[in-house]
Amino acid sequence: MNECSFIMKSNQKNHIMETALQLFAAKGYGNTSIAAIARSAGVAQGLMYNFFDSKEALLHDIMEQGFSGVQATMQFYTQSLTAKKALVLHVEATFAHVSANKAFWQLFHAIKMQEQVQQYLHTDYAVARDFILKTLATNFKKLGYAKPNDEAKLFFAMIDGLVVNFLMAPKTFSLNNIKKIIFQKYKI
Amino acid sequence: MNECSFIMKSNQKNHIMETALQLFAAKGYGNTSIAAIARSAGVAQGLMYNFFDSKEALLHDIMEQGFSGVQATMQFYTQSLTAKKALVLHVEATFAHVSANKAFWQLFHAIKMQEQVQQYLHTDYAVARDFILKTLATNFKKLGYAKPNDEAKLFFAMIDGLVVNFLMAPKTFSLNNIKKIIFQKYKI
Amino acid sequence: MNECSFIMKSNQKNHIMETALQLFAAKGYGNTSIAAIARSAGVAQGLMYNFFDSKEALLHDIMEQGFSGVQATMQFYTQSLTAKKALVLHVEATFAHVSANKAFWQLFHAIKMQEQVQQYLHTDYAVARDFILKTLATNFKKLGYAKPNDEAKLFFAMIDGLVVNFLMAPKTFSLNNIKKIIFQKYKI
Amino acid sequence: MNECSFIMKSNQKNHIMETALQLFAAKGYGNTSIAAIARSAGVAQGLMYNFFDSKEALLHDIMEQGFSGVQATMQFYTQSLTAKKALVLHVEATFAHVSANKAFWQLFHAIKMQEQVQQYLHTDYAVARDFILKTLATNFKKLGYAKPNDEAKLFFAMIDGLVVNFLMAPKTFSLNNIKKIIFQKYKI
DNA sequence: GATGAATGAGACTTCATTCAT
DNA sequence: CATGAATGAAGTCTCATTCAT
Repeated sequence: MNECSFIMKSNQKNHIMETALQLFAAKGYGNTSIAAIARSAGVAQGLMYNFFDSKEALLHDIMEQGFSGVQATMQFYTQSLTAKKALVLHVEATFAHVSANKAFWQLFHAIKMQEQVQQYLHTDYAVARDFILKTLATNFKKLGYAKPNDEAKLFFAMIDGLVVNFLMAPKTFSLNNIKKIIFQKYKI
Repeated sequence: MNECSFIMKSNQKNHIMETALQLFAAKGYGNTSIAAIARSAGVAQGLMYNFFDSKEALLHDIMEQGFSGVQATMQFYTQSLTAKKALVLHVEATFAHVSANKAFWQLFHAIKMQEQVQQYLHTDYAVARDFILKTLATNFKKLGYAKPNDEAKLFFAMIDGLVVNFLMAPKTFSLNNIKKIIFQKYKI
Repeated sequence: MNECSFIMKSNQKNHIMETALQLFAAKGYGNTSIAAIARSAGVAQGLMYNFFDSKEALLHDIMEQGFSGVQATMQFYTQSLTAKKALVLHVEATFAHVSANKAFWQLFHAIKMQEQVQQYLHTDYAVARDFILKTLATNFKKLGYAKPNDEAKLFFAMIDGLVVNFLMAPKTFSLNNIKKIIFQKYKI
Repeated sequence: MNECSFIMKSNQKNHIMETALQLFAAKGYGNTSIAAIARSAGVAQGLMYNFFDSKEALLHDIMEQGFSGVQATMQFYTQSLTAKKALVLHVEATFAHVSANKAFWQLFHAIKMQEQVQQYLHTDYAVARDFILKTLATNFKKLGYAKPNDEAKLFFAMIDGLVVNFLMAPKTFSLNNIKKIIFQKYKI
């Protein structure tokens, strides 16, 4: 902790958040104690409260950072593309992001249905979700689908379901194989 | 406890399970205390342990009962039907069951990703899941799909995703509208 | 419970006491619940309180009955004997009683040092103990020992210690072998 | 906690153990709650678990520390002594240790017959007991006794019984008086 | 007498959070 | 900034005891 104190200091918050994310994803938010996070991150328990007001705030920050990553990713495939390319890129980007951030998405899908946590969702997730749904609907409209809004919801839910099934058994659930079927089905 | 003591007596275990299910679904398993369940059910805390060995056993019983209901439902649409009819009925039955048992499915989808609880899933859910996947694959094969197994996985994940999206916002997410789109898309 | 209800009724209290004694001795008083005793005795939990005011009263009754047995035994060898014969008989009778009532003595020696339980001792045990000490002292006086009271205490403690060591490992601790050494040592 | 914070800090674990020992000895292990120990020691209940994993672990630590004291004492009188001196020193050292550590021995003799706790005994006590028995037997053999092993068992049990009788009534039971009788009896 | 469902106090333990150092 | 000892509320579970039947 001496040699790299400079790096540590500037990244300590991120280090703690990353550690916490791994533990939350692996053992669940409720089953992960502040003590365990501090131990795993190699810092004192009390230090946690210099960065985060509470355990809940830590979760909030993790989710916020995660969703900001999602939004950054989304900006690549939402600008000036054909509808088909946009849909393809949405699937590709989503699957790539999930594969690269399993812990984050595992945590998200584990807590997303808990009433108490819906505050985080309303702030960040809901925005992203609505944006995706609107974009999908626009593209389905361009492609001449009769009910673009419902098509968007279906498409979104399908991707959601695939992601969850993948996260529950990453070894046996091949997103790539299924991706092809989607593209065939939607002729994209 | 006087007026309805007769009904209470014979159904008290079910009454507690139902109460617990509602609370688990609304607030989450980890955020619902035995005290809260007992209070909400109108019984003493200690009595809970006359019916269930532990809080975890209570959850287990709830899940088991729920899955037995699912299995009972499944038997209607798996016997001697055309492939198309079977797929239609699978969707209809699933959506109907979810709509009629929102709390159960909310609880299930809230805990299904929690490592610690996967024992229940491996016992009951995995069996049901495998059965559904196999049935779906059989039907897709009959319909001439190139990769029936992947089609089954996609179909299953899609229904899963729809259910979850519905459960998160039952007021604004119409399963019926989307059901029609699915039927058109699969020509069933 | 029909055919032998008459016998049961008159002996039910004894049956419960015997069952409780076995459990108390085997698992400890504190680790034995009323529920366990009732189950093991084949009666309802509530019935226990028709015979005993409380768990503590049950223990009290068990100890009282046990000590009354001790007193009955003592009367055989305290009347009109030579000092030597009396000492021999005391040892023989004690060892015989312990061997025949292991559970009782195990329970007694397990709880005898607990402040809270000394009430039972003061009532029944203390009487028996004082009586034995006095008798032993009388006999040692007859035999010409210099300090008969201290000799009595030593003798009593020695027997006590032998009994406890025997109860802790009845298989490997032979009271008979050691009995002979005592007789030689005291020339009785 | 202000005036003696320095002393407290370094010895708090010992302070808690000492407090617990006193309460365990006086009221019994089962009748002493963690809350009572914490209150009596002047610390918060939760702090107990910073030092001891459980109530049982606390008992274990107390017993272990006690036995380490016993072993330290034993080493004084087991090295290169005549048989007579060794026996005398064994008695003297035992009585001295018991007189100086009444609470520890009271606790030990209170729990030694409880099946559930025999794990501690098998680890530490059984070793000490076997060592003492072997040493005693060796000494009795040197002194020409016919059955040194049984003599050792008898001697050990006698000392045991005396200790227990002393602990049950330290005011009226004089170990010193009886010690002399033992020495005369064994001509040591 | 007999039952066993029901009670509620109290036990052990965990853990988010604070604070003196 | 950093530490980690200390706190205390809250959770799960046990069990002696009561009472309606």
